[in-house]
Amino acid sequence: MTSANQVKKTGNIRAKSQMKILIAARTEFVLQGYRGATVQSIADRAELPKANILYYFKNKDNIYQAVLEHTLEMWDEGIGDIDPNQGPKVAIEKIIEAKVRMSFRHPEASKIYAMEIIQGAQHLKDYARTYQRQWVREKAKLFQHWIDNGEMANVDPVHLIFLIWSATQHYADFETQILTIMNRADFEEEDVEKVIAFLSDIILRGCGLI
Amino acid sequence: MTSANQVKKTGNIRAKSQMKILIAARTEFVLQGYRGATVQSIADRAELPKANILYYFKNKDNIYQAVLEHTLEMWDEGIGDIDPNQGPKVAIEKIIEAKVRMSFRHPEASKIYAMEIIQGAQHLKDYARTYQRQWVREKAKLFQHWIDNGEMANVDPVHLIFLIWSATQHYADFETQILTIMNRADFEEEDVEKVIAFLSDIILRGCGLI
DNA sequence: TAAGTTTCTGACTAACTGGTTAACAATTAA
DNA sequence: TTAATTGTTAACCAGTTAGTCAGAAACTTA
Repeated sequence: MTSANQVKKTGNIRAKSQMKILIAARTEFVLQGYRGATVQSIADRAELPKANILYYFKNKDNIYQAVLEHTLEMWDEGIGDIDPNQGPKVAIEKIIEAKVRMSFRHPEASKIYAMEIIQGAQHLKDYARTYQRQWVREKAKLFQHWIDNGEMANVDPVHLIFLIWSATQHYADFETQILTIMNRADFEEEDVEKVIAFLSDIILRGCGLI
Repeated sequence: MTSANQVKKTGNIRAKSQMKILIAARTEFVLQGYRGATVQSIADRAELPKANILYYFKNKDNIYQAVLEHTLEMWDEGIGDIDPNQGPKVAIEKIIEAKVRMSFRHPEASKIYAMEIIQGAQHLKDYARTYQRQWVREKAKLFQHWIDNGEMANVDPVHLIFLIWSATQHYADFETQILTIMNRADFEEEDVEKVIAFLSDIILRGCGLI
């Protein structure tokens, strides 16, 4: 009975192994899909025997569930929140910057999330229905307030959020395509800054904020 | 020896069965992924015995390949081309409209394409490297020309194309999420028009064209 | 040290999967 | 009609996969 708040040596080895497995599993799930990622392939990538994987997670579905949760936690932490007092320009800039940095730093997190949604979001219907819908409503309300105050152009706030999400996540999810088209092997730090500048520029101007 | 340009009754039954299989397969591949979609599940959806599926396509990989090709053909037809003489405003409007309509009409096509790219585009590396890179270069050149002529704001043309792609495809790939957030069961015709208007408006203004 | 607990692992199995085959049915062509 | 081609299908098989299990090893605690 290793409860969550007990921190013992045994707890550490458990947590460490689980994290190692989660990271290996995430990569496998992204590369091969849920069914294509076998427990054996996850084990190989984590450099552990297969039976060990199933000692820490009772089955494959459990691993996937844990990977998803781990991804969502990371996501929420990375985005932070908006200060209503800072006005629309800074708010949009901050969201764009945070999301672009996340996309370039953790493309796999974005990818596994994207695949889950594309396939119908069977494992996180609740997440979208409760937490995410709430988040969008709050932010949309804020934008609407700024619009009513004449602080930005009259654009649909919900679709504006979709636009920011799609444009920023694109660099993670479609990195293969983007790199190929740009004839590059990898992204560099200056690409990140360029994308932030580009998207901020065009979206802010699109919202009448420049 | 049923050659492609021969149109016989036997050719018709073949083409009909193959199309039925392709449509069933596309849905299965989207819902379950490549590995998760079994030949049996495709057969069930197509309402044909499994052996019949493997009579028309010699193996599973072949089916997937055919689904991808069918998708890309549809895509290319749907986008059409830009007339360089029409100026940046009409050009961007037309691309946005075409892509948004495609996304709402054929979300599965967009989804299967997205999944393929996310997973590393193993089956269409060549497509991106040749055809798509060419397309982007051509269009980027056109935009750059308009920028140099002072006909639109100085935004990076390649990233502009990425922005348009991501923003429009988002409505197909993430339809589940979007519907949930908007608390809707399905999209309606007026949603399509609203998205076209929204994206045109914000992106055109972002490009200094309004 | 001894007992108890956690970690580790090879070997096994039941279920499933892609693909084959062989026989049969329907259609077409001569 | 007859022969050939095309379409249809059940039954089968070899390989793979998730998950089990029993026992060994390592570590913790008293």
